[in-house]
Amino acid sequence: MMTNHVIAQLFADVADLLEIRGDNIHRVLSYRKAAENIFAHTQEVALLRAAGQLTSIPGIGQTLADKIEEMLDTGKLDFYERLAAEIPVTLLELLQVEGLGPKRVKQVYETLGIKTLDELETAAKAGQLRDLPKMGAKSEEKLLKNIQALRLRGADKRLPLGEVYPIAQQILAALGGMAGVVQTAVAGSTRRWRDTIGDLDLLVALDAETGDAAAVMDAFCALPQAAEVAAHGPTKSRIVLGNGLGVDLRVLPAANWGTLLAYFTGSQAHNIRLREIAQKQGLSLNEYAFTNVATGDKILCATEEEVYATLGLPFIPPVLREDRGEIEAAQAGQLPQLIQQSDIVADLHMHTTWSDGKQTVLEMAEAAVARGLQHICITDHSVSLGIANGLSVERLRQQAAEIRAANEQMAGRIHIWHGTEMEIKADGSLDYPDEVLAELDFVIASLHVSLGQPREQMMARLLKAIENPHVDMIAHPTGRLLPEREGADLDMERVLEAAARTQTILEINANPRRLDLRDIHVRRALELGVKLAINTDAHHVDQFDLLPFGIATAQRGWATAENVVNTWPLEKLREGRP
DNA sequence: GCCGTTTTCGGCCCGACTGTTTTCAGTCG
Repeated sequence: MMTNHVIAQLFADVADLLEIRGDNIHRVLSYRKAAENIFAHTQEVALLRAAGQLTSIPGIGQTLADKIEEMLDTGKLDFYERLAAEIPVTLLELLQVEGLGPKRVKQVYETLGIKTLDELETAAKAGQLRDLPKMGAKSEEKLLKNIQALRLRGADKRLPLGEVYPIAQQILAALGGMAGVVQTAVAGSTRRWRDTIGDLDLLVALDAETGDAAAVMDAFCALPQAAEVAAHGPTKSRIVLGNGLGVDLRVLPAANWGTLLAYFTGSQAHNIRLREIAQKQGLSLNEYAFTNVATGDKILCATEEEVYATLGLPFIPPVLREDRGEIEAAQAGQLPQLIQQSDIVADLHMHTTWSDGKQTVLEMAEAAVARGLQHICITDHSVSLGIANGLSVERLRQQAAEIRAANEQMAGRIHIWHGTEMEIKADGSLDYPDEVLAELDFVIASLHVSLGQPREQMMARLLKAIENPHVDMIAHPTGRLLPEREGADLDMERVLEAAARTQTILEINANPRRLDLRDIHVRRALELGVKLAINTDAHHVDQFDLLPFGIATAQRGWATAENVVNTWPLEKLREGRP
């Protein structure tokens, strides 16, 4: 199946093979950039091909468009096959070793005939690498250690955002209290609220008089969380935590804060675009300042707003900085009015002690009031999900009575809807009959079991639920669990089309283990006119506070308040119910 | 290999740190 994912991976492998071969670096980067853009593209390229629009994807010219067509038609790429015949593809796994790049891989292959990780490890242990040019005993030892780390943790393992965020706060708190530190911030993909994080980037701004960069660096490298110090310099250091997370710290004077923050928030692709714009104005841009190329004059920016203003752009929120059209939108004055947490008045997916939640209906309602919500929907699991104490029809009707009573008690403070999170069973049937669903205020259908079925079987299950007139919303559509479970193999374009046609709401589940729909599917859903919900799926009152992860995911998909039903007041949602 | 209000050729973002060197290549972000 030639999905975007498969095509992108093939182009990425071609880029690596070309780089090992020593091809022109810009040709290499073209393949790599194309891979990234295809991976992030909201539509399947197979559809674009049918419309003759492959070259509308940034970074895809005629040559790569032809190669994509070849892959779609034949299921393979002749260029890749020929490269693979020339260079062992097992060399690609060597690139996964930290500190081992294309030049060194080429070198050990050509001089020692090393093709695999095992052979590299054996050679390192035998002391065969230290005599190579620009190598020594120290590099050999480091390489050996990094090979073992790779075996232990696997390649480029990314951690869920929800796991990284508290770590960032903890480290910043430790550094923020030091003398001469005027500002700290998390940057990188964490600040852009990506769903998973490779490395954590942290920044510290120093007072020009009292700041002591060396002291901050020493403190950072001496943190108890640091399992290893990978680099320790005057402005930049890197530690590795026990869980394998790399943490980079940059320290600069406060006068450079704007350019520093912009630079390390990225994304890299967004930064390159900013630099190109600067160049056209006769400026160069780095993390320290703008420099007038002609005169050498510096323009310092203490805030990011000044950075964008210097480029003639409005401020672009970090969540949009992926080079996915935000620069063009900013230039045209058409950045979206992104949804904010303050727009949210409802949460439509949560559990109570009736199934696998930890609190009662009233406790959930009180916690929702405390967070400013105007209405909530109780959606406990349905009967077939025995492990979660799913409700029989009889218990569901008992729960209806309890919610009626709770509404009387909470009158004027919050409204409580009665709903369900109903299983879409493995055989494709729904867990409650239509006449029971008709008794409820709001019906969620969900996939939890048999997520590994073949695509057509999964699609049949999901489409049947979407087509059911009683089903209002599909929760966490793919069922993925970060970082380990991929989620069901779905044809998202068909899912989104069906949801748009039937006006079935699709959920952005705010739990950082899910963030499902993910950002690019949110974007495509909006293009197709699908209504979205952002829900916490809270099983405990504390989990209401996971909402910011869902908001950020919606923002990354360019969602505005109107796109999200949780911003709708009670009456509008009642009327808007399909 | 892509791309263009310096447009079909000749560019292509910029800097820190390490380990090996005696001025820099390789890697990374």
